[in-house]
Amino acid sequence: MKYNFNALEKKWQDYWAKNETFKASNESDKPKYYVLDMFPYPSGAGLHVGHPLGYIASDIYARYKRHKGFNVLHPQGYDSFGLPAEQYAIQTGQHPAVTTEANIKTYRRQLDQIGFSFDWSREVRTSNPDYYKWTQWIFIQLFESWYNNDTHKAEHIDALVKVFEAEGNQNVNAAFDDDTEAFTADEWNAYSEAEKQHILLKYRLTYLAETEVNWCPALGTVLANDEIVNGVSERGGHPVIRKKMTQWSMRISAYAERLLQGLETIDWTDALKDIQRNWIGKSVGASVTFNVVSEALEDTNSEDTSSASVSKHTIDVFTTRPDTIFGVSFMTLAPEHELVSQITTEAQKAEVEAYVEATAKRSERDRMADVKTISGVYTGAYAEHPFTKEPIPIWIGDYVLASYGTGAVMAVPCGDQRDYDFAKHFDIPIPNIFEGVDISEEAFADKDKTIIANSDFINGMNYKKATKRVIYELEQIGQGQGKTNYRLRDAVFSRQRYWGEPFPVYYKNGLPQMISENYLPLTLPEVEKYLPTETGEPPLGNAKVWAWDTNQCAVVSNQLIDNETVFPIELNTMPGWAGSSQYFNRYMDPRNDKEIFSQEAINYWQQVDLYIGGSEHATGHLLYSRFWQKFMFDKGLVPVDEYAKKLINQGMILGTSAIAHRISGTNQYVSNGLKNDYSVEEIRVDVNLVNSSDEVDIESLKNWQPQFKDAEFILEDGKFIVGREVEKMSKRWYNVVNPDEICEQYGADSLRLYEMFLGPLEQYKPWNTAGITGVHGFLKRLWKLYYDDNGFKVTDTEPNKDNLKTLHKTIKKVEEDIENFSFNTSVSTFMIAVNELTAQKCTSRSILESLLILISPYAPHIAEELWEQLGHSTSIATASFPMFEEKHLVESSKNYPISFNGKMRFTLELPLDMSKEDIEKTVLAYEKTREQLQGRTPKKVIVVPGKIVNIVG
RNA sequence: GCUGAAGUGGUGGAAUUGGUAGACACGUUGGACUUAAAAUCCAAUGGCCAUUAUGGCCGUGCGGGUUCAAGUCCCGCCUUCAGUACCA
Repeated sequence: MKYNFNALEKKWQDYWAKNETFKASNESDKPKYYVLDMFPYPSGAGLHVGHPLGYIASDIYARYKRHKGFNVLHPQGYDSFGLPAEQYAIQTGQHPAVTTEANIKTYRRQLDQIGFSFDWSREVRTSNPDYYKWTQWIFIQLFESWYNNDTHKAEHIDALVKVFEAEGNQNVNAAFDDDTEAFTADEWNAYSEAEKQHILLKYRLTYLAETEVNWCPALGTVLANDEIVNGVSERGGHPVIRKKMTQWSMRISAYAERLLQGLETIDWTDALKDIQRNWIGKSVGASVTFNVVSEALEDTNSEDTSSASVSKHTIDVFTTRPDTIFGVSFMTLAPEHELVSQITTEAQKAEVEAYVEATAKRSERDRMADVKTISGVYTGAYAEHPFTKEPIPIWIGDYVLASYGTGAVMAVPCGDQRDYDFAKHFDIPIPNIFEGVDISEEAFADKDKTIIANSDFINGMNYKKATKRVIYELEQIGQGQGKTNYRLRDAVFSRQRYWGEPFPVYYKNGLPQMISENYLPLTLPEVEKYLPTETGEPPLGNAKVWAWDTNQCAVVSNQLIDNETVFPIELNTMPGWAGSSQYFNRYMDPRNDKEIFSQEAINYWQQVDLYIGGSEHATGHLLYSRFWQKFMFDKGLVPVDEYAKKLINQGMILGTSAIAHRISGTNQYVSNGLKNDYSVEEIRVDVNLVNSSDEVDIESLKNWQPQFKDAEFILEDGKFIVGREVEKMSKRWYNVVNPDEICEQYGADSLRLYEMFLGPLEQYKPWNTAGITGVHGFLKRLWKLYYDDNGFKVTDTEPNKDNLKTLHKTIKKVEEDIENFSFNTSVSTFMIAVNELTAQKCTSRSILESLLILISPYAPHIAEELWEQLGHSTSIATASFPMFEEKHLVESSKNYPISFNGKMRFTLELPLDMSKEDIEKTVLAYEKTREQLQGRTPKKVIVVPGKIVNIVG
């Protein structure tokens, strides 16, 4: 009987679906294990061979855990809101829901043919109303919460209102907007409802605020920082500009410290944790307040500055080096700093305004590309040093970023290279406050070697002591305190798109109101077109029925808006990461329409034990979802505040592009070996036209694209050879390999094995279809172990020693490999095992049964088929992983006594199959080596036939 | 610049705590089977030298070091990839 992989794979996929083999129960006597993949965005292009890599790895692990006796949850779903479907809708008028549905069908078919053990009964789609109902619900919970920095958790906004009513906001230690003004209880109680709501917005965990955002004109939407790469949009590569807009934001910055601390408790790769740490960007230092004394200077002589009356303006700066405060010789404000216009003197006004305008025009990208040019301008204003009361000139410069810290710095040119360069360039004095350090060439920034000098009360102190003392003294005069600053910004949550979750929000007198949870989901309305409206409103502005009737508690026509009972609804939708921030918990109880998930379900599954996905989500999904989880934890909805115990980032499978060389200005193509003789340009051709020797079939190339129809080809040795380039697998490089064809030609088991065999899971590696014959051949040889020309040949004979040795060393290796996620080496181990058992002519049932279980996570279809042939009536998925027994391995060596000087000293452990001659040689070799030991007694001697390899001890 | 990861045959990649470097596979070459092809099977395959069998030398990016023993540990470089980028 032949190994007919197409038929048997179909058979078992149908069997698994029909019998719901992989359906997970929310209760079990077995221990639980939750294996999760990052769910895919169902794009129109379908899957290529790179996509399933992580899914295959997680599937192997999930299947392995089932063999090990765990109740495994291994779900899958779709992140089905997103920009491509919307852009397709704009072009074609097709409703995104329709294209998304079609794409999902393709994805499902492609996933099914690979034989994953997903529990499809738990499928979720972020664009389904019964799913995004709960995304909206979490949004409301965030709106109803504020972050208490004293208790370090989110609390209900009503508790904050109670505090305000009793004692105002003076003693509240909350994460809130900096510009919030202080008020007393009496003031609060006297505020109108609208005023109160305005103030509460500054405390809520999701809030509406005018923020400077990254606006992408080409996409007509706002982008989060992580959606911008090198100053252009991640999707499409369009330019991005800064723009002020009223937007919903998420107060993720409140969780900065906990997001940082939480990394210590989870088993994620160091690389990924590092990316998140950098992104959060914690720095410890102090905030210092400088009083501006500009007006006084403008009208009087500079000698009077020390006694001049202090202006009402102050400038707060953040510094990580308070110890260098006596080295301050100027201050620099970001051009966008709000005080710039107020403190600039008449004399400097024109120059400053010109500079501010010039900077505003430069795009982020220009500013980034141009780091070396030093530019700035003097404001004419002075601030006063908090301790020496000396005047300090205030400059503006674009090396100071408005978006970090306070947008202002105290410049210490002797201790910071940027300040140093700025001072040199504008001829500002550079006082030296370091003992025994030469600063004539560059600044001295080595904290650890710092000894402070010329600095009043901190002279002779090191960095640590001086810092502590300066902060203390600043506190004494009320001009500063210790402060920790984070780079992490609040996340903008509004998108001017159609195909996303609607906000459960309507506006009453311009103030946002939540639609009660009882009326969720607020479903996405139909629109005639998916572009922004003529008045520049988001696409939802095109909806005819999109107003909230507070009497009916329902969506009604926006013609009826009367601002008394019928109100406009938010026109923005939520960003892509909204739906993906809660899906992992929803899988635990996905059909629950009463709660986001039941407490029984969440308490049973707790958290994801193993999460596999790409590291490109490090500063996006993987950060935002941790934030939501912590919030949910504060609300008592989830039992743990980190949702993924272990995370593995699978590497990308790259394409191997084929490059034909066209002679410039002609329609002649030259074979790769001859390209240096001409001036050529590189044209990428479809990799499917190229064979394993890089030779192109010219006839199919001519039929592939019209430009090749009449082309001439200059051959070498009668062949046309292309060059190769490894790059990202993408349609535009014509290097996409489709898994459908691989499954058709070699089978899903071959695909699964080969993807693992390609190399370590985490690594980036090129796809090369030619190599798949190796694993495919292995599967055929495996088949032959059970079948020969006469049919099934397994017998009940007792396994011999060699059989057992082969089996047990395979068990040991495969178990270790899976636990360490080195799936590539177990494929090799299988090959060796099958070769050995073939050579041993092993037909023993017990050996072959155990072998099948070992292989089944990797190649489940062939394993099921042979398992059935062995007489089992249930799926191999329920079989127990074979037990490893050491005894089958150790009997391979024997101890030989070694003696010299007539005395027996110790033994040599030698392989059993060593010949007498080799033993003699070995002992002789040992005697020789012994001389090098100079009398020491070795603990262990490592030998190979005829040789002492090494002596340990 | 900073942070992280990695450099091993023609290629993808193996090598427990330092212990036979190159497993396994692709590719290549030769052979068997076949009218032929495909498929399958067998053999060889790091480099150099020697060759009648045995062998010898060199080899894990570069230069040093520790050790009986280094791909692995230590010091100093080089290169590549990824993340980040005037973060005060």
